[in-house]
Amino acid sequence: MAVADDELSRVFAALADPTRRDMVARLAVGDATVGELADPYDVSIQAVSKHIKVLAQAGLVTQTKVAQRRPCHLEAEVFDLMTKWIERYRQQAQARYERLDAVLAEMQAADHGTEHPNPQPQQGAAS
Amino acid sequence: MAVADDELSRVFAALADPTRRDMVARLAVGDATVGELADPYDVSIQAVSKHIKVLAQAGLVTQTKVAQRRPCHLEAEVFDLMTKWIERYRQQAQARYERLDAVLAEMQAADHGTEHPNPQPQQGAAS
DNA sequence: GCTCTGATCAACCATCAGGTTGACAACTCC
DNA sequence: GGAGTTGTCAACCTGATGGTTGATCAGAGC
Repeated sequence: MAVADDELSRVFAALADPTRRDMVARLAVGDATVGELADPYDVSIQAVSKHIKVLAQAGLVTQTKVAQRRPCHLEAEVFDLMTKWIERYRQQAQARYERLDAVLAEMQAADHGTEHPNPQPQQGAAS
Repeated sequence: MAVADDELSRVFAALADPTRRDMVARLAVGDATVGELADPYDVSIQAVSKHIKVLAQAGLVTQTKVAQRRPCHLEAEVFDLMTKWIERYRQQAQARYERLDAVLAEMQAADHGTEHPNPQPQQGAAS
């Protein structure tokens, strides 16, 4: 069913889990090994390893190899991908609200003159 | 298993699905009924209804009641929740990189004087 | 009143996600 | 070389998710 096919989906999905968000918060402070990351949680280290894999596949985390350790490093650039997506639609919505406000104001002004009884609530007509 | 218990989790999870992100994009342009939202996709209207429910539970969308229609409206404020979370850790990571750069520079400068052979790669020590 | 439309609810099915345990690989240290 | 440490892989279980179809509800319009 091609779920989470693109990077954005993987990033959002990765951060949808509170444990993984928590790990990101931990990694923002500094790099950490799998064991260090697993420590605060009472789940198996295998589960944590899986979480890291998810974060890595989302591009949020990279792992290096130091002896038998696998220090994890936060790749903050991927955040930009999300921020851009969010900002795009936030601004679009914002602009629409402003346009709607203008239309409403205009309608109100017009109503004072013409008094037409059935004002169309123009939905989806703002393309 | 308490998956997606807090709002942030619900928002991220909601946007992890490409179809739902698409719907958000559509709603940023203007309000739309369930049928209008369902039109571009070849899934049943019930499936779309479910998607909208997920978006609504995440607080991304509100539905009003106009006759038998249920126009959907994008609530852009919830985006701020995500943006705040992201920015927090992005900046934290950023600051850490800068600090790390400073440390590295310092170490390099020190190496020129002392020439110690095994420089510790201080990880997780930046709390 | 009856029918058509728009949308949701309920039951069901297949897949995915997060967890577990057990095995094993890679590396260090004695 | 053998034991201990660190982490991953594989198989498995369970609950959530996304999809379907059928039934139903709420209004509009004849």
